[in-house]
Amino acid sequence: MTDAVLEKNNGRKPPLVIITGPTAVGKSAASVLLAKRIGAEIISADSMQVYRGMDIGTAKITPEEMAGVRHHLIDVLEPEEPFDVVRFQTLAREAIRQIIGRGKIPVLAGGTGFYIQAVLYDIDFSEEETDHSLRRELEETAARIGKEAFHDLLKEVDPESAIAIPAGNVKRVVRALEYYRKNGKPISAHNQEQRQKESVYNSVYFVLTDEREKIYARIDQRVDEMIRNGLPEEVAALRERGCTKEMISMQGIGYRQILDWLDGECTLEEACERVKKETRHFAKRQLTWFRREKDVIWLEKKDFASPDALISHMTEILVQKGIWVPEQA
RNA sequence: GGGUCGGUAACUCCAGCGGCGAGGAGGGCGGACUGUAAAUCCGUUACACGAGAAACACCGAAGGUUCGAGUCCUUCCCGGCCCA
Repeated sequence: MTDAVLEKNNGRKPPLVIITGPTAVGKSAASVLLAKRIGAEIISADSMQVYRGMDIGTAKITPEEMAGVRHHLIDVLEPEEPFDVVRFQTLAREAIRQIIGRGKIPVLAGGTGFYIQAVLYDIDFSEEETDHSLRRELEETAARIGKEAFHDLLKEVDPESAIAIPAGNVKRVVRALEYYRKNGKPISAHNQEQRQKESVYNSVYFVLTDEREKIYARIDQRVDEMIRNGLPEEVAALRERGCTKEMISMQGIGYRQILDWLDGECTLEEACERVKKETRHFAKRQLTWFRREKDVIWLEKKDFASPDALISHMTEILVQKGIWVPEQA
């Protein structure tokens, strides 16, 4: 896909605008405003908004809010289906190709940093599809022999990863072992290679943020609204149609906790408090992720008097970068 | 006024048989992350002192018992509940 895109751009790197930030800062609104200004289409970089029927809990953008801007990768899967970075990367690449083919600028907007990274750096996840049987087998082994012993298995084949991944993090130990079994080489070496990569795009990486207290206050308020606006009903419907906690979609914050309530494991108030708390933790993890990313442009909400001022500032940067040329009046 | 239960490292809640320079959980803060990422995991959380057979601080406060007290006793202060 890169080749085709390069051709369209006369050999120059294709443009890509990224808008991200912690949950509830106002990414969606900003991305729509920017998209309208520069004639862009939006690709959602969100691991949960891909699922149909999960609208309230994911704070999914509504058709009205899209304001005529075309959005991609929203409502493309059923909640029963698994989803992961590789699938996202494939779909996002295709969307980018199409958008550029239409002569528009792709805007990758959403809060899943890992997904953004996979697209921006065109990370190679190589090999075949997920081998669920191997993964399950490894998970069972871990459960049987214990975290420490399981971690020792990794130490034998990939000592470097064993140092980097704590024994407690079984999920990542599983993946490291899985990689080794499949490819015969340590994942640490592979990651090392991938880390050297340069972005394949002429990109701008915006991180919209705000003061911590404001973000937290907004989260609390938004969760209350979700409950009022029917999140319990939304989750109940998903549960009725057979969704269980084991599904990736049900790992979403708001869904797990309400599911617990529906199963009688806690009160609605407790579930609600946990949703708020875990969303705050999530926001903090997102910020940690973005701080680590190279070449990001931080946009502090308090530095802008209005949404319009923010968008103008962003477009200025796009012009400087040669991503967007304002039309002559 | 009487009774009763409680006041713990300092943001919150709680553990703590007379050997505690006091533990846990939550929250907060920081970090990791390359096929589950809204996942998963790690660290840290009073001030001062300072690595020494050596001390300041230390469980509401003050006394007492004891070789030794967060732990037992007395009084006081504060809070909850019950009775008047």
